[in-house]
Amino acid sequence: MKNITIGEAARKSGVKVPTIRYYEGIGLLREPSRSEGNQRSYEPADLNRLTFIRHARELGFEVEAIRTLLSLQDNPLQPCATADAIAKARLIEVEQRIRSLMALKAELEMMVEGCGHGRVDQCRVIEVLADHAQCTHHGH
Amino acid sequence: MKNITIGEAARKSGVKVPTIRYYEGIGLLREPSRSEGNQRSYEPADLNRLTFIRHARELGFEVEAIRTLLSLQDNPLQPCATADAIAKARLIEVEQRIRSLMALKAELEMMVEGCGHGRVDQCRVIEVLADHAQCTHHGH
DNA sequence: TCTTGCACCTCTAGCCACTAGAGGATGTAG
DNA sequence: CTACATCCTCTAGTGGCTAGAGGTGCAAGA
Repeated sequence: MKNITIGEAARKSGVKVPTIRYYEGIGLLREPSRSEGNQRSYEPADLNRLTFIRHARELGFEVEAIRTLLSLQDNPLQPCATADAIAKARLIEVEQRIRSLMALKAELEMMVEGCGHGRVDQCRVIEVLADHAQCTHHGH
Repeated sequence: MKNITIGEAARKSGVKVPTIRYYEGIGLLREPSRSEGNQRSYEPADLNRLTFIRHARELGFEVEAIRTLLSLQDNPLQPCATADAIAKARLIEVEQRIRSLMALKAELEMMVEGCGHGRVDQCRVIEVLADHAQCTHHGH
């Protein structure tokens, strides 16, 4: 067997050791077999699953979404509409977040550029925060 | 006096009632005076402070940063370098976040476009997640 | 064989910024 | 005087981990 320890699994997957145990605890990862000394022993399939999870987390999918995606991966003959819907929903979220952050960026730039490095009572940063009416972005 | 209840303060500031109490608990907002029946009674200055906080939170400043910004606002004769630094740091964070989200967006678009709405075993969404090597964005 | 020292184990508690809910008091309109 | 919204305090929960205490397992060097 080429089973590996949790530390090795962490190194190879890029998921930290306590996080792996956490994923096991919430049922994202199956309980691995144990060595005689009660230490977790992972198979290559577990490593793939961990890498899948890490990648999905990096893409910002929530754990519940990942749970669904993993169960789809386990049943490859099902239609992929659900996976598609999850990815599309995430895409829309990301697009909205980008738009919102662009507005924040514009407002922050205005604050920072307007700051003459004088005293607080003339500071554009504080001023804009105190008086919302001054900000160009009225969406919020 | 034109003091107002917590509910009115919530309506006027856009900060929810429990959140106002939370801000008081962590010391962002001073403890207001109380009515005979022990109910909080806010002055206009408190409302300004609440609005300041809300606006800063919307811009993504952390509570600790807001604490500093508020103390600067309370001491208007100080130099505003600290306020400027906080805003600049937040701007850099926002810019990084935008860049990262753009990369995610590209990857998600690739996944979604590649999905032929067939079965999971041919699904690009699952495939890309399972095999990180397939993704164009190798930064993560 | 012994010891050193790292990696592993379980368990609990903490992080951030709230949010929810229980269980009770107050304030106001009809 | 009653109904009902709003207020009060307190505790616990959210998500996705992370940190630390206190103990065990294991491989390599003396």
